[in-house]
Amino acid sequence: MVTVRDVARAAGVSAITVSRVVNASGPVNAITRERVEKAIADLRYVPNGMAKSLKSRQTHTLALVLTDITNPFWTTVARGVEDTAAARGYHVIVCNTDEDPQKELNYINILVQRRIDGMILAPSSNNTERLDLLSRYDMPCVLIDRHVKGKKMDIVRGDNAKGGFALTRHLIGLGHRDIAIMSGPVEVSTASQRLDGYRRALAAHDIPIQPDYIKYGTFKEGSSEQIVKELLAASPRPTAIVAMNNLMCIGALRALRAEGLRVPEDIALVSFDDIPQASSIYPFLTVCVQDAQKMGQMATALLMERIADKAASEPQEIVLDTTLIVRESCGAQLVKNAGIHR
Amino acid sequence: MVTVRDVARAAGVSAITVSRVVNASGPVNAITRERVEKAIADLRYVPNGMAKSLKSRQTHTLALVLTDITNPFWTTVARGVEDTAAARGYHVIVCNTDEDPQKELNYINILVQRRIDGMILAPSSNNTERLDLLSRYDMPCVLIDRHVKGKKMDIVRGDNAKGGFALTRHLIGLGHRDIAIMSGPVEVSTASQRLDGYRRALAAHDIPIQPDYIKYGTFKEGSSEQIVKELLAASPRPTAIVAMNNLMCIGALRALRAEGLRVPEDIALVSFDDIPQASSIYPFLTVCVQDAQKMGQMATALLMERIADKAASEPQEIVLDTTLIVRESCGAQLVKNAGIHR
DNA sequence: TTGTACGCGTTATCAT
DNA sequence: ATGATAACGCGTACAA
Repeated sequence: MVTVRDVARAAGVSAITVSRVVNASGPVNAITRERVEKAIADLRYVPNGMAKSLKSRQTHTLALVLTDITNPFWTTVARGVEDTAAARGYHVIVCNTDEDPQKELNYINILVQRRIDGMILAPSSNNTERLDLLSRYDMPCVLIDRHVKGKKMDIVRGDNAKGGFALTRHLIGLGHRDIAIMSGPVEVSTASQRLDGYRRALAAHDIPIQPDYIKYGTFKEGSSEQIVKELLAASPRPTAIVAMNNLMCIGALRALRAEGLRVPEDIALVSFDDIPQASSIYPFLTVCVQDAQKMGQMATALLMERIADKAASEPQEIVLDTTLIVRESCGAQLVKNAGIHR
Repeated sequence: MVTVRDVARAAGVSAITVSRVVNASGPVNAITRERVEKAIADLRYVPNGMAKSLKSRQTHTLALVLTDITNPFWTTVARGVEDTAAARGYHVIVCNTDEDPQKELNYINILVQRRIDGMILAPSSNNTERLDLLSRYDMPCVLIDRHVKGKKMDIVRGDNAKGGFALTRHLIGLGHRDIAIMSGPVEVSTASQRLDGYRRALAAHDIPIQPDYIKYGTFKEGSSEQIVKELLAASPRPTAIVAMNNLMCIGALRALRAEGLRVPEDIALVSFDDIPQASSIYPFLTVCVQDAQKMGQMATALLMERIADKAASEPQEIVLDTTLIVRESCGAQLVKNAGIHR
């Protein structure tokens, strides 16, 4: 491994002069510079980032800790983060927690050891211990998508309540009154906010809330099967289901089909978050979407601000709007049919 | 920032003793250990990974350099890589090149500076300069999905030729003879191997090869529109199209619809690589799939072998099988209909 | 079982 | 414009 000193020796200068040439961090005589540059080229010197980081206390590395790298929502977020970070010379370590607080904790511990410059975190639990660790180590952290209960922190998230409201109201507008909901884990803020929206929409239309219609899943495809079974057993049977996440929606669609029910002829189904490639070729389900890429970009931008200026100003909460996409082509009128079924 | 020395002072021992406690790297008296552990807890000491790396010359970091983080194929690969790496205590930096050799070069340069332990690379060009850089710096590298022309290197890839053959033969079996192909960039081995499979399938059935039927795109959705236009203008008009990648297939589907053609009633369409979520709810297109997650896992496992044992043994080529998924539900018989159209 | 001295590769400080 | 020295935080080699 060739070091600054090797280059310095070859060029007949001191190490610091080489450093100045490499980083343009000080005045260097043109002739000296040339000699140094030649030595660098000859020896194929590549500066050692670790040593630099040790000295500068900057790793130019961010971490994105997310809960499901399989979900198109998160991969789109990741793309937004990577783009923004790369544009500013930062690298992104992607960590997948699978909604497992233990995995998340492990990651955070190692990331702190690594002295990454900051992290974007989708928390998988409301436990605050690990976050205290972050602040103790002065590691900037921006939450994404989800709050941690009782912790005031920087966060970029979607307008979940509004989205839950919009989806539910859409169904109500189509004539549905027996509307069930597949929510996510109770302790996840995203799930509860969306659920709130659902509740408020029903209340706004004087539709009583049926506890039987409210189910909690895991935000994964697999959790839908059982829920669908339970919902279909409820009486009266719901005529519509609001899936609070894209994967659960896919799971529900499959489960409903397995039960012999057609969507939307026999039962209506709408979802929070889209399935990009799917709806591109099969524009079918009405969905409430968030701009995931923008969410990633904004979280990264905010994080970089915090990194640049650690002076503790007020934690910021950025709420991105959600958009209801009513699939006119086949969705809307078909869903209307479903309304007739009740 | 609290260091080993701070802990040492607090515990009344020397720095190295603390190090031994932390890393279990040497004998420590039980009582001493307890004192040290207490000091560590009191001071909330977290070892500095950078300093450790500088000394040990190991960063426990891998990079995954891929060409399109938007493509479900690559995100699935990423998941395989992340899982495998995490299980062995490694982190993964994900780098997205967008098929841009310049971006790729930038990444590689910075990754070398960072002294990552190894990388998994989907090369975006056949230029060998950057790869020479890697070997000069003794950085283990496993190619994934694609070769670099004229470079013998470790690689994990799918059986592209077989897949291209299978897709084409499938169409021939359905009665098609005027079969067009949307391939990827000429210089990308994946594209040319799949194209070879196509050619061989036609040859095996004595179907002459029509240069008009062979088009090159960018492996992205956007490139399909123009190609579809050109293909539809060919005479005789093809009755079937083989898309050599999932995104191009989606693009083609949309473009065909825009032209007023139904798939598969008016024209058949098959694809290399699946669109997981889409086909889960809309099992429609016949596709040739690779096990992307396994590809990521195997590439990572191979890379770790190389990292552990840098003794230069023969470069290894691992070829994963591909599977043709004929969508019976609606695909097969409908595609048969398409055959009648010719 | 514990400690001392030094080096990993870089750069900041201060001096010339 | 250039350089000597020290320090970043840790672990190895060697001693005790």
